[in-house]
Amino acid sequence: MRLTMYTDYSLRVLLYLAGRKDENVTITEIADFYRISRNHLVKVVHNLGRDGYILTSRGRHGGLKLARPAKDILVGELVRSTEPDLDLLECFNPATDQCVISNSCSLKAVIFNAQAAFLEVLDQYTLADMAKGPYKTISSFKFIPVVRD
Amino acid sequence: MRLTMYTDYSLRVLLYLAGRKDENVTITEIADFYRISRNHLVKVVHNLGRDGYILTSRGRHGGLKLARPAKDILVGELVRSTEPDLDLLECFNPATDQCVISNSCSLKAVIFNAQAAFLEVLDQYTLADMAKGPYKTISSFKFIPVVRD
DNA sequence: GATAAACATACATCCTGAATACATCTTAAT
DNA sequence: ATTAAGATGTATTCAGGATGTATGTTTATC
Repeated sequence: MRLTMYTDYSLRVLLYLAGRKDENVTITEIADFYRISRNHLVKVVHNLGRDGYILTSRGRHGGLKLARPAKDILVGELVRSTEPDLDLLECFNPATDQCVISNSCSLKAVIFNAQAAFLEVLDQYTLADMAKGPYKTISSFKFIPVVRD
Repeated sequence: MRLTMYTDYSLRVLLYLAGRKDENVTITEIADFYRISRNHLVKVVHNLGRDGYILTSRGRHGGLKLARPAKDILVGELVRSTEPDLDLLECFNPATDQCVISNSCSLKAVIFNAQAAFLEVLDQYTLADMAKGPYKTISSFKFIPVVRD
């Protein structure tokens, strides 16, 4: 259970841009700052542009900037759009599901509910929140009721 | 973001055993029932035994049974012990973390909090709950506050 | 309009780890 | 002894993520 580096790098790029309001920043600068593969970042940036998170401009003095205010970008939203596969179990995807009990199995609903909880926590935070600085405390969590038939 | 088949199969094995109280069930029977690789199940079963979830007995009339009552086994507990890697981001593991901003980054705390939410939802359900039959409704979710410095 | 600096895009390759298979043990009932 | 079970270690396959390379295309500037 892990997120891909695509998602990790996507978040870092947006975080970096959020700290440089409206400036054009180059891929090279970001790659140098984080000391990560520029080649990999190129693709990350490409996808962020395609998905409407950033504006890219070519040519001299080109680069990247946020397409939307940082306070309007939810972390959960980004994770949903960058993670290539959110199917925690094979039965999540009807096209590939081969489990013989998936019709009568509670597991799908429960794991799905847990995933929804995961994403909804992420939806409570915006990019602007992230850019402000580190959080200190991890709160405890409450029960989420699920109704039986 | 996905769980391994190890975890999926582990849950299915326990689910199967929960439906056959105290009987000895063979690996072959379970593999045939789910139509999955017996070879793979062998290892799943081995780990479940090592981790104290099931009792195994060799020889004729050998097989598996639950080591504890189904109502005492939490889904979250099992997922924690079967998933080989719960490091959603590279910075979760200090030994491998190479992120240059991990000290001052909010992301770790937020994603960690989301993961805690995920696991805590799973901890609300026991194997016995799962064995009863399918759940119907997925409820909505509530905000989890995180405190800033 | 030439040049340089940027992103766009298509492939190609490497590498890890999950999934699976196989072979050989050990144990226990008959 | 024989047989039916799990125990265990090793090997192989395979998908997909991570990364690299090469060549476009665009745009500011001189």
